[in-house]
Amino acid sequence: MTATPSNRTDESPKDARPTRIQSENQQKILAAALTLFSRYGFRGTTVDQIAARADMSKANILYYFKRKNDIYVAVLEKLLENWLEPLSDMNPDGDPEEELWKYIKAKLKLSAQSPEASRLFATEVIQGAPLIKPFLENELRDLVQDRCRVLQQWIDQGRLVNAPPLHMLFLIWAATQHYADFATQVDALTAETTDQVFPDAETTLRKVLLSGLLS
Amino acid sequence: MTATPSNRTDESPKDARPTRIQSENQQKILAAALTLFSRYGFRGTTVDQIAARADMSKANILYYFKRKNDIYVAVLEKLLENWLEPLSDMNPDGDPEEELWKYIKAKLKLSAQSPEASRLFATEVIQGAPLIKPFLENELRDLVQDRCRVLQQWIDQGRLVNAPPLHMLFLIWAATQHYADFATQVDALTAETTDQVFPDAETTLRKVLLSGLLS
DNA sequence: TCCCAATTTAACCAATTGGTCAAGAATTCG
DNA sequence: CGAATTCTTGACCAATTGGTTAAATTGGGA
Repeated sequence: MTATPSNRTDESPKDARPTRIQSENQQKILAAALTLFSRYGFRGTTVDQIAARADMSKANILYYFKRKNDIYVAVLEKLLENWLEPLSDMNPDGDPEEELWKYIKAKLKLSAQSPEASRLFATEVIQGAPLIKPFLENELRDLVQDRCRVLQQWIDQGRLVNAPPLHMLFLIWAATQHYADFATQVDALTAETTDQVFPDAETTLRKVLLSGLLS
Repeated sequence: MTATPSNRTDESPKDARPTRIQSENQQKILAAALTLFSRYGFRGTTVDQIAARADMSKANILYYFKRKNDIYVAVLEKLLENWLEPLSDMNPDGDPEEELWKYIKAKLKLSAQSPEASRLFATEVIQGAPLIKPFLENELRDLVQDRCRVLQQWIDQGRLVNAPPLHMLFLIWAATQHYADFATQVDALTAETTDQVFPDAETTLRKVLLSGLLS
């Protein structure tokens, strides 16, 4: 029994600080894996594909991550960090209209800029969140409850329509993530003016969603 | 070269009218497959799993559907029929508020009653719609364009907020399907009162989404 | 009841794929 | 420079899995 924890399925290189090559390669691997996992799912992605896309040998991939599953977990963990961020930014003392609009725009921007991350998250949740359920039930739950109190306060002040705050968040998430998750469908139905999608989306979210929220 | 089309990858039993056993078993297979595909994706589902769930041998499954892919296609085709239905029901001559509300409620009901179908559709689209892209670009596209004209007319009459009709549809789809697709997340964040979810959802959609649409 | 077609399955096969290993190549650092 | 460490990979293995086949069983109509 060694001092280094070797029983868990952790990353391969010893637990010391990562070398230059290590961080570079892990970067490459995670980037390739995000693209592939989001496109083909966990089972639909092979280690060979990741290797090809990261321009390494399969064996080398497995040198940095002992198991395919570890890669998936690492990708997902990295992704979750960004997920919470915009939500925390909402300022309870600010103007509801302004704060909500800032939040909606931030989420929409995330959809536009990190569609792959959004899609991977969606796939994971759709399939029952086998890996991130603890995250949903703890970190996310706590943060959401906190934010719901802010919304409830605005409701009590009559500055927001009187509806369940949690479901207001659902509505905002659904509306914004739709443009990343269902991009294929959006594209199929928009055809001519693809670069007009996000401006139009923003307009709609402001005129319909935001104004709906403000009662 | 026989008279029966045997070059395509079609269902196994001859193309004549299905026998009792045939339709019963195909039914069982498709039901089992829908559950499994929606939960584990195409690659994540094995023919053996489908066989176990349908209570047949693997070889027997492959007797009814020559290839695993054929099962997937069959499940998806069956699913698409229901998809269009509520959209077609919107009556151009009716009251916008009533028509839209009927549509929203129909979609929400679909989410509540066929979450697996919704999730399978979502997964397929998220992964680039490799199989149903033609459907999206043709049947759906035509129908949607038609419906958008109805919405546009209502806008022109000042009975609806002035925003891109297509994106109004996106918003409605996103909001309603969210409850099926992200059920795991919804549950994780609702905890105590699971049976209150859809009533609350309906309230929110009426107060926020519907009223937002009506300007 | 008898016969032919439909149904069912055990046994197999070949391809894919996650993961191992040992040996070679490159880095790092004293 | 030189040796210890890190990095890289070709070759290989075992398990999984989609699909085949041939033979047995069942079902239904004449």
